[in-house]
Amino acid sequence: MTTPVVIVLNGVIVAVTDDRPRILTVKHPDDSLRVPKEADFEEGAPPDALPFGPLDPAADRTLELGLNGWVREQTGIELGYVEQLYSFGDRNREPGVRQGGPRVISIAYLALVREEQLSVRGEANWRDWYEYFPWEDWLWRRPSMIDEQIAPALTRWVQAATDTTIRSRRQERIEIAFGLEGAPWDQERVLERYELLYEAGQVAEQALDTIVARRDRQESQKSSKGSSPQPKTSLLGRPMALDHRRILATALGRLRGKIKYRPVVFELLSPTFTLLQLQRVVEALAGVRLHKQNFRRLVEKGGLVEGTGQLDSKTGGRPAKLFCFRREVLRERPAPGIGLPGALTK
Amino acid sequence: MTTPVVIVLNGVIVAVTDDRPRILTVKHPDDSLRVPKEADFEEGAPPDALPFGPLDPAADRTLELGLNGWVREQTGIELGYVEQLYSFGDRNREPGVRQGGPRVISIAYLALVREEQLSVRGEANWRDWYEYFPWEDWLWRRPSMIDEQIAPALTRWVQAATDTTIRSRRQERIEIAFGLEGAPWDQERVLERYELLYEAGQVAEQALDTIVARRDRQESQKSSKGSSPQPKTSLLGRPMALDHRRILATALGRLRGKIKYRPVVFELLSPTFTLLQLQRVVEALAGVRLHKQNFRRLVEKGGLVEGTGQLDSKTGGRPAKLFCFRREVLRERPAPGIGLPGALTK
DNA sequence: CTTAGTTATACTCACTTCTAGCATAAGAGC
DNA sequence: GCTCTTATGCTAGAAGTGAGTATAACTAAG
Repeated sequence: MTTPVVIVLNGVIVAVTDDRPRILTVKHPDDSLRVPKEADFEEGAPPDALPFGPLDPAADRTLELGLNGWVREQTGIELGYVEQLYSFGDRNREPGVRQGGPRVISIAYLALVREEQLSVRGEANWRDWYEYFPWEDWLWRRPSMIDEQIAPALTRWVQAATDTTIRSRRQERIEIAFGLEGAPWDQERVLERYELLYEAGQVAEQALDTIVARRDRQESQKSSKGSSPQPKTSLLGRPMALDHRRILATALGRLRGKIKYRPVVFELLSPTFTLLQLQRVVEALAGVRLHKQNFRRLVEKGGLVEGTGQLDSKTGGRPAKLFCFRREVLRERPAPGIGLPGALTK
Repeated sequence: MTTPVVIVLNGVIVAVTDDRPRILTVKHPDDSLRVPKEADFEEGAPPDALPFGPLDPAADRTLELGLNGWVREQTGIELGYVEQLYSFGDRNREPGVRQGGPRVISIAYLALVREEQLSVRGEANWRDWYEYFPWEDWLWRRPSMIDEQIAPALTRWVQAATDTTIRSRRQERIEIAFGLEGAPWDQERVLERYELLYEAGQVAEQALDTIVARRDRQESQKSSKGSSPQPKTSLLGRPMALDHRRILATALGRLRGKIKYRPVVFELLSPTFTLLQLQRVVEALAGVRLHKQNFRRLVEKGGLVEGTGQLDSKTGGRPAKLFCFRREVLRERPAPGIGLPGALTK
């Protein structure tokens, strides 16, 4: 008996509208993967999922062509910027799948589209990225949830470890990831934060996995990993199907890192824009407010943009100059990105 | 007829010895993939390959465990730091494979090991990374090969395009990737450079692919991609099997980027080291010489290392203080890496 | 035991780049 | 004209970088 392998392509399709980052989601269509009622997890409704499609190993010449193909079919969107994110292949990453079924390897891609393309066909929805990761949204202020719910829960999790080595290891991890005890907040550590919450039993997916694992009872359930599932009310952020929220966290972290050294933001903007529009998009992705004057100096002096000579008078105050991406910067600077000037230091 | 999928795990296993970066290679064992004689490519000898092993979809619980497993079996090496690199899945990435065979998806990993572990079992060899990419080695000086062979060949390739849009696109690409016409050299663009050389027919693998493609004659061969294969003498760098040199280029680029914002170098060093040893390892990876005084200032003031109080008197001159990695820096700084202070500016 | 060679380490100075502001400009609505 | 809003210009001080000079501590040759 040989276990067959199936390749699934997942797309994290990102846009920014109304100064919020959005991702394209679908309702998970496969009934066999529907969340069991007992998970206390959206009461049996099909959860949000990232759009995905199978790789046709015979027809799709490259992985990316395969991705473009079914995205076009399912949503009508023509992907512009696409980059491979990560491949996820743990067994049991799809807890609903019966043992003995095929091994599913999912290769995730990050795609950026412009606001104009926002209309979609079918069952797809644009959702605010931060619904899934409310603790990542520092635009307004440092989310109170961090001190009120996350830190206490993680501290309990640290103390639940009896072995002192494990305990101090956990303590270090939560301090670095969530900027506790005076450590700085690193916007890029999105995945680390999600995984800590998962291990500490603070997200719905973990509760679900635990239930399924218990049902399957494949290995003695004494791993020190998870505490017992929490009641629904305390679980953090909007859940997704399978490991899709993990994929999403990977994407957010990658994107937050990438804007600093490659001019990818412009893939999310129309060809001409005001500096404030540009700033808002960067802020939406980074989840942090920036110092306006420094931002504009950085972008202009860095040669990333050039004025078009036109003005935009729909800004409410003084009309703003319109700019466009300055392609020559690619020749001039090794890593042209947009740092985060004046990001909240605390 | 359904096409089965096979997952292969590739490992780019890196160490630094004698101030040179080394990677672990094997001779490609599969005869069906042996390079055809007509390719004028090492005369039918089995080419170097990255160590690899299949994923057992039934047994290997995670991809990384699968990797660790066969690396241990084949080479006796216990991997420490491991990170996923990229998944390669183009059809025909294995030109020797007959049509109708399984679709091979290869998931590549980057692993760093310390010098102590250098002894290996079996057919494996440690090879200098720059044998495969001689144009990436700027340690001694800017390689003359860039001006003498690469630039002329790429210029011919640019001019071979009749369409002016394609031509200027190609021109921009070669300037950015190879720092021609006054553009700066970006150490991280290793993959871009390899792919340009590939497209321009300057590496043996491309010549081979062209031959195989012609033999298979699956699509009308009018793609503007490759010029005709060059005679062996002009081909650049030591070739590898299949697309392994592409994987290697991905790894080098990733590693060069990563040392700047994560303290991964220390995975390549013994627990205590002198600052010059540290500098030599960074230089070996980055392929650039650094300014010694500034380097030490950066690393010390950056809190990346701390003195152990011991001295190393085997340095030849004045004995050097021994340092070790300072773990607390992870808590203190968001992205603790080692910039490239004083990197050759031209 | 003096001298030359080698490596380590301290310190400096000019210069660029951020940070965090203040100040002014140019529109809209009343 | 006044007020509100957004855009844009400018700057003092802090921090970080680049490229050195100077000095210290050892080894090996004579």
